[in-house]
Amino acid sequence: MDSRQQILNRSNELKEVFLPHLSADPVIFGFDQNELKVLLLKMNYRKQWLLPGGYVRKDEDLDEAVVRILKERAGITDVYLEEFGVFGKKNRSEFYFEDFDETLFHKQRFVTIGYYALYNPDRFNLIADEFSETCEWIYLSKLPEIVLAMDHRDIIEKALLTLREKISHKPIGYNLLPEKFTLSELQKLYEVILGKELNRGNFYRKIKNLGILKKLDEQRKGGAHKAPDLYSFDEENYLKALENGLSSW
Amino acid sequence: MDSRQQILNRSNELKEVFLPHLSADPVIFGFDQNELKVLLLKMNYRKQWLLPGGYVRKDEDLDEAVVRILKERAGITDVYLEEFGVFGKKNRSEFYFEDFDETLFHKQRFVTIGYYALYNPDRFNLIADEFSETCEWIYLSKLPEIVLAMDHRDIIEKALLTLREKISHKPIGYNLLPEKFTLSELQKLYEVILGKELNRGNFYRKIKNLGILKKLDEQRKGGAHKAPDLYSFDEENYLKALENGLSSW
DNA sequence: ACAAAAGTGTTAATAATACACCCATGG
DNA sequence: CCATGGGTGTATTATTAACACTTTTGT
Repeated sequence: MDSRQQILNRSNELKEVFLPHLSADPVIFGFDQNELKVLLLKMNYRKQWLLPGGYVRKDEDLDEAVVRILKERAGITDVYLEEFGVFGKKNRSEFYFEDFDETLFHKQRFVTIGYYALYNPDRFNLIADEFSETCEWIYLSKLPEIVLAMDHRDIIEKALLTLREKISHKPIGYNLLPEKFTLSELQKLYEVILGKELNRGNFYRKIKNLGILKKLDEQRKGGAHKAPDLYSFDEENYLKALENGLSSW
Repeated sequence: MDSRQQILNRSNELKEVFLPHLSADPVIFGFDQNELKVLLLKMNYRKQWLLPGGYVRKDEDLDEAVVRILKERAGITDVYLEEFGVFGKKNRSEFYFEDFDETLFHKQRFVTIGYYALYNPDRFNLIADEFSETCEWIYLSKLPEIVLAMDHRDIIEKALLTLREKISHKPIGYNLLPEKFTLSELQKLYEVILGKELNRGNFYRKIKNLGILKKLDEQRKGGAHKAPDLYSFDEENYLKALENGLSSW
């Protein structure tokens, strides 16, 4: 079955189950190789990259929809999610399905709600769903090279801006780093998100004083130099810090 | 024509013109009597208070819709507007139109986009539209006494929280104060939004150093005491400060 | 005269920033 | 030995906060 036929078949089913005109697009950030990356799908149809978005069932809350979409399209669960913007230009998806007729579910006008999510890529294997050719992490530095569908580039940019503002007030990292990590990995994450270098000594003291880290009895072996200590987040204090907010960075 | 019949008549017209399932609700803040207030309508139907929300035309951007809604329902134009949240619980409006049948446009499930707006109440006369009995500014302190429809109380609360966070990073007041105002009026506004008292001397220096005020060659006459100087915002610097953000308050 | 307003000085506490040094250790 | 990491000291600068005093001026 070609991708065009596949989409046509799905359309009527979608009309039954989902609200028209409304979609949700999660921007899922990961951290790897000292760089931020975003989870994107390449649809069979059109070969453009897309956020792993989806629609809202008539019988579910919007919140529930995003969680479900994330699970269905990327196999992701238990993730920190936050709404960061609404994208409602009337022609934002005008051209994408232009070679279908107006009755296609997908071709409606959609207002989409943007959510950002932080996720540690180590924790799952990427499996593209039936409509997608691949599901891949794309480094932010590679984004300019790929073709993103509709306004998804704008959505990603706004998500990144929101993430940057967020990290100045709330701790981040719980979902972006592996369970065990070193201090310099954490620092790199902050530097990459904030887009500037931080002083190591000051970072060390500040993060320590937050009390959100637990020092483990292990080191990361195998490097060329002294084995760095491993840390993990102290869940309880981390959540407390999320509520109260931090001083600025 | 009673209010029930009025709603029924409107329903089919609405289905033609507007997107289903999607609405926008502006929370319009005003400042008066040293207190914040919110613009609300009391619908003829049901006599509950509502935000002056509306629907999104099939042929307009979401942004345009909010501007139009504000104008149609409250006669407000040229206002600072910002999206602050999406409210999408599946049953959020379940009971409001319960004595109509399912074909009524209004009775659909709606996901609503919340916007907050700041507006100087001096600048217009309130005129309730044809569906509303009254259109009034309600002081925040009076909110607990009135009956708000659906989840509109939650929406207002979230708007207020967002406003409070915003004022710590961006200047506010341009649209909330009359064109000419005194420093103590501005300070009162900040105090009311932040919910705490500020030191006068420090406030004076800080606001001066921001350079967003122009001191006018006038005083406010007529008070019982020394006539306070009048200020207005320096539009250019005000906008600059909006972009760059401030230090915290 | 009084009370509100404008403007300034001062100080203490705290936070942010930048550097520099020490030690430890794996290879 | 040396590069990296861990840990600490310290000086500088800004920012916030609290308070107090002066001067101005409308009624």
